[in-house]
Parts: sequence; C-alpha cells; structure tokens
Amino acid sequence: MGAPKQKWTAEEEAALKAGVIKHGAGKWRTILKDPEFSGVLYLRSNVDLKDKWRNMSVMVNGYGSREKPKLAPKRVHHVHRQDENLMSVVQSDEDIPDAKPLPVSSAALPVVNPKRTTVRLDNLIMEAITSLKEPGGSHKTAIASYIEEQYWPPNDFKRILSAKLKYLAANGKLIKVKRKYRIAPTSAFAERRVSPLFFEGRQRISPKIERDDFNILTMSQIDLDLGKMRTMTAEQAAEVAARAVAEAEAAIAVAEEAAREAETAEADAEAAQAFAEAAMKTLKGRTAPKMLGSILGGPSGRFELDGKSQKERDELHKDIEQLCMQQAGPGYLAAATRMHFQRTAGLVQEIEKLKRQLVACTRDNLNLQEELSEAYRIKTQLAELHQAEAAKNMEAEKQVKFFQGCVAAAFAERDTSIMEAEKAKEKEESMSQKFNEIQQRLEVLNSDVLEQKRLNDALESDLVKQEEQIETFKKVVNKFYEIRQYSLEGFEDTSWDDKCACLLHDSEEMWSYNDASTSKYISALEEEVEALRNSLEKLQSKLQVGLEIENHLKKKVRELEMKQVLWNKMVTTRIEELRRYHSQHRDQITSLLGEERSYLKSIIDLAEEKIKQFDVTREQNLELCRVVKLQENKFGDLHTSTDADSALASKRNDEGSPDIVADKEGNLSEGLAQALQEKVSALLLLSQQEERHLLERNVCMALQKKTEELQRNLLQVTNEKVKVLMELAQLKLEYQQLQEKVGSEIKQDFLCDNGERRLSNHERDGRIRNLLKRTYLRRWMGMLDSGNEAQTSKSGAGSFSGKRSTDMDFARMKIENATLKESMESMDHLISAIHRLRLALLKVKESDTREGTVSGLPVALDDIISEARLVKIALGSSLPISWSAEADDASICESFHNRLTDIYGEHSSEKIDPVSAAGFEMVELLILAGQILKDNKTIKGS
DNA sequence: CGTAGGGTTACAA
DNA sequence: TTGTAACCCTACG
Repeated sequence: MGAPKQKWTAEEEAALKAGVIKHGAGKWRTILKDPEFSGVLYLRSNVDLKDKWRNMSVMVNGYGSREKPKLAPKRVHHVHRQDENLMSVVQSDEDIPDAKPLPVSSAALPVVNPKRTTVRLDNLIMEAITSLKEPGGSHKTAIASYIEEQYWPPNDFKRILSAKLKYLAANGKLIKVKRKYRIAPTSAFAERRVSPLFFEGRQRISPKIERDDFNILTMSQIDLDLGKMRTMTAEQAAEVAARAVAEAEAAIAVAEEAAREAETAEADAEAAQAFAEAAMKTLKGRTAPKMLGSILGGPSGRFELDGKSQKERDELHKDIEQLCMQQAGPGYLAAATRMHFQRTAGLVQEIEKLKRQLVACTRDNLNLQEELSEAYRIKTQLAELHQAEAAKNMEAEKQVKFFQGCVAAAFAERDTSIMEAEKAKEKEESMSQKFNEIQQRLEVLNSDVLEQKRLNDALESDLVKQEEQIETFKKVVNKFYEIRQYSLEGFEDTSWDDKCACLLHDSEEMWSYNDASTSKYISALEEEVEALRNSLEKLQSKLQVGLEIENHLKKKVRELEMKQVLWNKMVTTRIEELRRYHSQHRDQITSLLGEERSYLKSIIDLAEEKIKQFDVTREQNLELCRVVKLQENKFGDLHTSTDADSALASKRNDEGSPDIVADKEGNLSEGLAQALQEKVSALLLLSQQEERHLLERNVCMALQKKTEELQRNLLQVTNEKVKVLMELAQLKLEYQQLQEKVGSEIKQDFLCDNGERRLSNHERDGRIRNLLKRTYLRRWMGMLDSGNEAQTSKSGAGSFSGKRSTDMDFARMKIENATLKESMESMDHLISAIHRLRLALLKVKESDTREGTVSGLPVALDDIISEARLVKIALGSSLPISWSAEADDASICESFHNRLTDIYGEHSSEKIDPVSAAGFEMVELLILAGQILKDNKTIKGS
C-alpha cells in the first residue's frame, strides 16, 4: 500500500476533464469506455475517476475537504431552485411544505432587495396592524391593502404576504384569531409603547432602539455582504461565510445566556406576582378603611405585616361582622350603644392601630408593587432581550443558511455555467466545423454547377450535332428505303418511322450484298493469296538455297575437273612409266628365267648324279631320321623354297647346304670328298648327340620316378609327422597340466621359478620344432646331394664342369619346392583338421541351442578345445619350415649345437608367412569359440 | 455492475 | 501537524 500509488498525470487529468465535459460527471464507465480517453486512462478504474474528479472539484471550489461534504447535499438541494426568490429560500428553510419555485421578483429589483423586503415586510405588517388599530386584529386582506396603499409591492405580494403571515404567526410574533392577526403581547408592549403599570420611558426605549439598530446594522451589513459576495472570490466568500457562522454562533451563545437570565427573572416575577395578588386580595377586603385612613396609615415593615397578617385579618373580619350586625340590628340601642361606644372607642383605637398598620401595609404594598413593577420591568426587559437575541439568532441562522445557499447556488451556477460555456464552445466549434464543411460543400457544389454548365453546353452542342447526324441518317434511311422499294416493287411514299421500321424488319440477307459467298470467296482468295505468297517466299528461299548449292557444286565440279585433268595426266605418265617398267622387268624376268632354267638343268643333272651316288647310304639316312630333326632344330637356317617328301627334303637339305657351298667353290670332286668327310663327321656328331639325348631322357624318367616316390614318402612322412606331433602335443599338454598342478601346490615358493619353467617349456617347444625341421632338411639335403652326384656321374665325360653351380641352384630350388609342398601338405592336413573341429563345434552349438541339454556338451567342448590346442601346436611346429627354407641356408651347417639360435628362431618365428599366420589365427579363434561356448554353458548351468 | 459517499493512509509541506 | 492525493469499503439502484 504505497501511499500515492499512481499519481495522476496532467494528461490523465486533462482526459478526465474532457471526458466529464463530453459525457458529464458520473458517467465514469462511459468515459473509460470512450476510445478517445481509454488510451490515456486505461489503468484507471471508474472509482478512481470518480475520486479524482471529487478531489479536483474540491480543490476548485476552494472548500476544504472537510467542509465540502457538509455543503454538498445542500448544493444538490439548491441546484433545482437556484433561481428562486430569496424569500422563498428563507421559507424553504423554515420547512414550509408548499414551498414551490416562485416567480422571480428580483429580476426587477436589485439583487440585494429580497432580503431587505423580507425584513421590511415584517415591519410593514406590524405597521399595518398597529396603524389599522382594529380591535380583534386585522384581516390579511386589510393588511395587504394597507401595504399596497403605502408601498409598491411585487406582483405576487399576496402570496408572499400570506406565507409571511403564517411564518410570523408560527413564530409567535403575531397571534392569529379568526383569520385576523394581531400583534403578540410581548411585542405589543414594545410596539404600542403601552406600559400598563409602571414603565419607565428610559427602559422602554432602549431595547427597541437596540433592536432597530441591530436590525438596521445587520441588514445593511447583509446588503453589503451580498453586494460584496457578487464580486468577491470564492475564498473571500468562504471567509465571509465562516465569519458569519462565527458571528451567528456567538449570537446564539448570547441569546442562550439571555434566555437563561430571562427564565430566572421570570421565576422571580412569578413569585412577585403571586405575592402581589395575595396583597391585592387583602387590600380589596379593606377597601373602605383603606379609603378612610389612607393618609393615616403608618409605615410598617413588610416582614412585620407578613408575620401578623393572618391573625389581624381574622380579627378584622370579626369586627366587620359585628359592625354589620350592630348596624343591621336597631333593637339593641342602649346597651349596644354603650358597648358600642366602648367597643367603638376600642375599635377606633384599634382602627387607628389598624390604620397605621394599613398605612404600613399599603406602604409595604406599594413597595412590593414597586418591586413587582421593577420585576416586571426586568422581566419584560429580559424578555425583550431574549426575543431580540432569539430574533438575532434566527436572523443569523437564516443568514448563514442563506449564505450557504447563496454560495452553493453560486457554485452550482458557476459549474453549470462553465459546463454550458464549454458545451457552447464545443457547439461553436462543431458549428464552425460544420460551417466550414458547408462552405466547402458549397464551393464543391459551385464547382459542380460550373462543371454541369460546361457539360450542359457540351451536351447542347452534341445535341446539335446529333440532330444533324439524325438528319443525315434520315436522308440515308430514305435513300435506302427508296433503293429497297425500287428493288422490290413500286415506290411507296410512307412516313419516316414506317420507313425505319420497314428497313429494320428487313432480313439481313436483303442488305447483305457481300455476305457468305462473296465474303467467303474473298477470304478464300485472300487465304490463297496468302498461301501462294508463303509458297512463293518458300520457293524463293529454296531457290536461293538451290542457287547457293549450285554455285557450290559448280565450284566443286571445277575443282574436280581440275583434279581429273591432273589425275589423267598422272595416270598417263604412270601408265607410261609402268609400261616402261613392265618391259624392263619382262626383259629381266626373261633373262632370269633363262638363267634359272640353265641353273636348274645343271642342278637336276647334279642331283641325278648324286642320287646315284647316295643310293648306298640310304639306310643310314633312314636310321638317323630323328637325329636330323634334332639337327634341324639346332640349325634352323635352311631354305624353304621347294617342298617334297619330309624325309627327302630333310636329306636333301642336309646334303644340299654343303653341296651349295661346294658348288659355289666349284670343285666337284674335291668338294664331294670334302662333303663326304664333313658328312661323316656330322653324322658322328649326330650320333653322339643322339646318345646324349637318350641318356638325358632316361635320366629324366628316372628322376620323375624318383620324385614320385619321394612325394609318396613325403605324404606318408607328413602323416606320420602330424600324428607324432599330435602325440607330442598331447604329451606336452599333460606335462603342462602336471606342471601347473605342481605349480599350484607350491605356488607361494616358486612363483618366479614357474615363470622360468614356462620359459624353458617354450624353449623346448622351439627346440623340438627346430630339431624336426633340421632333420627334415638334412634328410632332404642329403638325398638331393646324392641325387645330384648321381646325375653328374651319370652324365660322365666331365665335360660340363661349370654346371656345378647351376646344379646347386637347381637343387636348392628343388629343396624349396619340396619343403613348400610339404608345408602345403601339412597345412592342408591341419586345415582339414581345423575344419573338422569347426564342424564339430558347430554341431555342439546346434545341439546346445536345440536341446538345451547340459550333459555331455562340456565334455565334447573340452575335447574340441583340447584337439584344437593340439592342432595349434602342430601348426606352430610345422610352420617354421616355410621360413627356414629361405632364412636358414647358412645355419644348415651348424647341425645340432644351435640352442641359442633356437631361441632366436623361436623369436623370428613371429614373422611367419601370412597364410600360416591365418591358419594359426583360425585355430586360435576356434579355441576361443569353444572356450566361449563352454563359458556360456557353465553360466547357464549355474 | 456502476455510482456515490465515507473513510483510510502515505507522503509532502 | 496538517493538507493532499490516492485508494479502499460499503450502500444503493
């Protein structure tokens, strides 16, 4: 609850004011809903608006926040009657029920008049009643007529008068008796200046003067104030009002004081009155004596009289009775006269005494009466004072109320006038706006009118034109009609309308001269023309193209012709050349043919001679036919000109070449002998070669046999070896298990020792493997060496001494081949074993997944795993052969003493060839799979 | 729900 | 301490 949560901004205040002006105060919701102000006042509620307006109006009115609410209801109350006469305002304050808005008389009178009239009206009424001096009071009409005579009253004087009379009657100033009004006694004392008993002029005059002074003073003051009020500001008015209220409150206090005093005085006066009455009674009873001895009466104390009065009164009564009886009874003269005289003397004495007493009493009485009159006087004075105070009080209250009403009315009036002024301003603005709009509209209309005029002129001119056109049209129509009539039948002169109708009713065909056929024809022709034109263009283009092509072709033709000419020339020259060449060649060929013929003849002769010569040696030739073939292969540089029998040809060739050589040398006999010798030597050579060839072939055969045999041996050996290896692996496994058992038993003591043993175990494995390898190799080497020796010995003659190294290479190759083959075999074996194991494993797995039987499976798995281990070991032992062949060439010589190299070999066995490595890995994987299956089994079983 | 009036309270002079 | 401005509460139609 922060104090001023949201201060009102000037904008919001302005919006609120505008909203109040627009919709009026109190219509907070509508102001809020108004889109004009909702943007500004969106965070204010209607209550907020109301409060703010209240605060603002409070500030504007100048009233404190505390004073305002007191005035507020009255303001509302007076808003309706702000134009009323002030008299009626006063009346309304007196709660007169029929108080209605009265016609205004103040319009003619000054503003200050009403109060004066009302106040003076009281005096006027009093004056009228007193001056009329009617015994039972004056009638209303009489008073009215009197006042009307004396003064110039307002129009509705009678009603005001009646109201005023009522008010005065209710107030106690007048007494209403039988519709007649007379002045009330209290005021009568003052007004009529009648003092019934003892009234002193000094005391009489002063209250009236005072009251009149007061009245006049207050009235003038009121007038002054009212005059001021019309001009003074709100603050001043408030000040004055506050002062008036203070004055009124003071007057009320004074009046109350006076009333109290008057009450006490009245009580005193009543007491005095009662006493006076009692005194008067006694006085009445003694009228005569009083009259007689009025002068004699001695003064006596008032209190004395008070003390004896009762007794004396009784005695006096008795005396008076006796006197009356004596006077009434004349019979008792003598005695009675004596007694009477005696008693008369006593009585006279007593009378004198009584006279004295009476004088005293009268004096007392006078005193008392004086006192009484004094009391009366005081009482009246007090009453007057009280009345005056009351009146003043009333006046003051009235004034206060009147001021309040005035102020409220003035403010209300001002508010309304402000509102009206604002409304009027608004209206004026709106009117000015409207006026502007109207002016604008007027201008627009003026311009429109001008435009219309222009248009009108244009239209008139158009009309004239149209009429002219119509005339021409009429003429046209007439012409057409005439044409029509001529075309149909005789011309009939009819009215223009009929002509028009007639022409309009005619069918279109009648007037369509160039319809259908013609137009179509024309269009067709046009189309044709178009098509023709198109085709013409096409043709032209084509023609151009054709021309171009023709030109091109012409050019080509010219070129070709030129070429043809050239070619012709060339052909002719060439043909001539060819002819020349041909003739030359023919001559040459003929010469050559002659030469050849002679040569052939000589050869044939020679051949015939030789045939005869070599008939003897034909057998030999037949035997050596194969050898000749071999010779052909060796000496592949023979002629292939003539083809004859293979045997013959070969023979001839064999012999031909030396023949030709011999022929070239020219010596037949010597040449023959030499040829024969050469022939013999050649034959010898041939036979030798033949022999060698046969030998070699035999050797080859033997070698092949040997290799086959060796292969068989190898297979057998590898099988045996694998078996042995398996056994060995088994043994090794057992050994290892035993070792592990031993190791577990004495684990604590021989931990490092166990490691050593394992190392040695590894060493041993490597050693065994190496041993196997070495033995194999040695064996192979030995065998090969012997074979090689045999081969060399068999070849004999020792002619090929340089063949040793090549033989060694060959042997090595062979060794390698063999070792590779062996390893391949072993690998094959091992791979088949692995395959078998894998299949077994799969079977086990299948049976496992299918049946879920626990029994027997672990055993099978164990078997598979152990077998796989064996295979692995075998593989590991068989593998090194492959590398030993290439790497251990030098280490072959070091036969058995290679324990260190074993270790190294073991180390170097890590770089085995990829195929064996793959096999190794496969075995490993197999073992792993078996292990995993076994583990799964155990887990399932658990 | 809208309006009016009375009352309360934080803040500033 | 008092006045002001904003807010809250309640009654009424």
